Amino acid sequence: MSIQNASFRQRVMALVAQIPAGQVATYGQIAALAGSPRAARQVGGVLSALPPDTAVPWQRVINRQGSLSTWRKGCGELQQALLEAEGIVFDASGACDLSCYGWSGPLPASE
DNA sequence: ATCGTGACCTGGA
DNA sequence: CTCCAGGCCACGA
Repeated sequence: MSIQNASFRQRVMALVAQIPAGQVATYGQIAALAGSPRAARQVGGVLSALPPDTAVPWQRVINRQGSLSTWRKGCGELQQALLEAEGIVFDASGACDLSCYGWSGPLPASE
């Protein structure tokens, strides 16, 4: 049984769970890794459906601008706090450098 | 099967 | 630089 058999939602959660600390991925990146580069929207929907006690590091998933899209009550502050705790630095605009913290993917050598 | 929705992305003015 | 509009995909009812 592999994640490829699971629903798009399961794949997204699995991919996000593979993001190492100190790195961040974009919705489009996760969507592409999940198999649908155009389903970035759905990725956000999946994270929005995650429970408050989820083991998925949804905080490492941000938008294309490198900034947080989490508008949810407290989640925005929480997300940035968690990312900064991992060593990620945010710009004055509240955005981080994707070219520096951008995730490369679930490592092809692990396949 | 259809309809509506969404933590998006891209392009144009 | 900012603002507006469209398109795309997956999921629930």
